[in-house]
Amino acid sequence: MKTAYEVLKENGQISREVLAASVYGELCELSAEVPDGAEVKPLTFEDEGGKKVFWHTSSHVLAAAVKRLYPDVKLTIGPAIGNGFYYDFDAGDMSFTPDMLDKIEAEMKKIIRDNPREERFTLPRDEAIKLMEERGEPYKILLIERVPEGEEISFYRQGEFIDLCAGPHLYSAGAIKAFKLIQCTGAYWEGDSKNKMLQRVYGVSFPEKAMLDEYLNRLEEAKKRDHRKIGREMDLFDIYEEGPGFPFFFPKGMIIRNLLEDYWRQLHREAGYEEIKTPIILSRKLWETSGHWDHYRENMYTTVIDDFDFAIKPMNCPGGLLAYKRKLHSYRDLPIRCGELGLVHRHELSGALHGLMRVRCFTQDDAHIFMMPEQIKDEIIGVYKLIDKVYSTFGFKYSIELSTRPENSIGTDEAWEQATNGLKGALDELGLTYKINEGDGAFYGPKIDFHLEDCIRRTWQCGTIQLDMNLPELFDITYVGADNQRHRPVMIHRVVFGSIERFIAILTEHFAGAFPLWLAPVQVKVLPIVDACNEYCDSLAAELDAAGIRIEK
RNA sequence: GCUAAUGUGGCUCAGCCGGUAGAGCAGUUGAUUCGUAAUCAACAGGUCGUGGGUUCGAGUCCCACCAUUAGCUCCA
Repeated sequence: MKTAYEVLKENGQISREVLAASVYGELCELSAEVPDGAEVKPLTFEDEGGKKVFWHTSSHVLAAAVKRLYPDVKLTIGPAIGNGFYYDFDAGDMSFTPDMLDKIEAEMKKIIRDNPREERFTLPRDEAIKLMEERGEPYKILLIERVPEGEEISFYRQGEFIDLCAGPHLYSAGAIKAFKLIQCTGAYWEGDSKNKMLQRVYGVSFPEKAMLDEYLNRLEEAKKRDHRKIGREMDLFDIYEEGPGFPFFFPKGMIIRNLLEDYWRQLHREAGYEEIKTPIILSRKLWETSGHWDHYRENMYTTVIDDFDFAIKPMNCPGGLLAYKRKLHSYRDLPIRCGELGLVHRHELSGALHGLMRVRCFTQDDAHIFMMPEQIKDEIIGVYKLIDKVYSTFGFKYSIELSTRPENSIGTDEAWEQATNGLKGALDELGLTYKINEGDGAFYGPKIDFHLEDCIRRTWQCGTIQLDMNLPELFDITYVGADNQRHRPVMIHRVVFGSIERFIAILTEHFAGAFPLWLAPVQVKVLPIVDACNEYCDSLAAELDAAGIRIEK
């Protein structure tokens, strides 16, 4: 057996840039032994796998530095992520603060200067646990206990530092030529808010100093197109202390907003939608029927009117269902596509608020489609095409996720299975790639989510298509079939923009405030150079204004 | 909600070890009409997030609350 390094060397594929290898598509380190004749590919920082290994080793350097400075801190996990790495520590009652990062960075530099090897070794379960007991790492013991029977339990030694880790890693830490600890923050153990909050340190690292500079530069540039900043500067919208999470839209922001709505209405008219408007406040009884009172209560604002409980709607669907029920429907009328630009209010946690991206009141470009079961696939395909058309119009890239039944949900297993398969079937027929999010669906049905990227590559959920076989049941809605009998329709909830507010935020960042002409609040600005031009400029402005051009003088 | 940081005129920020606020831009007025982001001058604008406390005295120190920012959780 040869190591990956030896194979690559024989093939003349080794250079200083090579960080790791891929063997039959599996990520492995250069020192790993590979089967004879195996196909070995070199990985550099340009490859996803190379980055991952690079950042993973960086996280070990971070952890080693923290252990040197704060020996009582307990190790948990420290993976590579999309743009860097982090390591979570249990620091007891101590909280990491930004000024500690400088000290940790300095210690990391020392470690990297020593260029320690990343040495892999494996241990049987009992010895592995013993080692971690000796080193006082209770979280690692927990992790060891979870390693399935028969699987190797591997460790990496880096100087005096030893960590339970599946790897792979760089040959040695000296390859890390530039790094920066970005921030420290709290993060829950296992990502569960019921668990203890750990101390997380985020960092990035690169094989060249210039790459770090470029990265930091990009972050600075991204800050400049933050929609909160541009929104204030361009006088589009803002949020005040008096209304946390409740945004104000100013005249120029309203121009964009109204144009988006005009565009939306036109598109939906063409796609066979009709439009309604349902009340913002509705009786508690309605929310009890829909299940929201039981499943969504903490997020709802409530009020009392004439001694009766009411709630401000967090979703439009119950109103939409009442509207459907106002009369008898024939199978000939289906599908009914009923849109509503509905203003909803949700009590989001204060720490979750984020400009227009995450607010406590927003307008969903909602629509409910009522149909016969055999129409499901075509309708979903139709909605997908609508969403794709809108996103392409603005030049957005998006990713798709399918979310399945959550724990706290209503409805029968059969209904959920049928609905989930309906969504899956449509996605597969469209030949789309998507990620499955187990247990992430709405409480009344599974959903397909569309995620758009913002300027610093955070993704935001915008469009969603949710198939619902539960609310039609709870509201006992029907249609009259060809057999003259009552049947239960199936319902789709869907949004394209998602929320007008969030969509405007993403547009603002996407275009850095330079909106396409048709959306620009000011399309033409008339600037007189000298007073002699004033009169002409006035008449020119009047002419443009009369032609429906949005001008400013 | 949790962890950390921040909160000074419309905006961006300065204000050292506590002695009672400063700049640039924006605004107003006047002058300038000069070729590609802000010419000159004057004026106006702040109970320093809120409420307590320490002190002879607090923007500066302490406490509580509110809001914001980053991340976690959650989500359109």
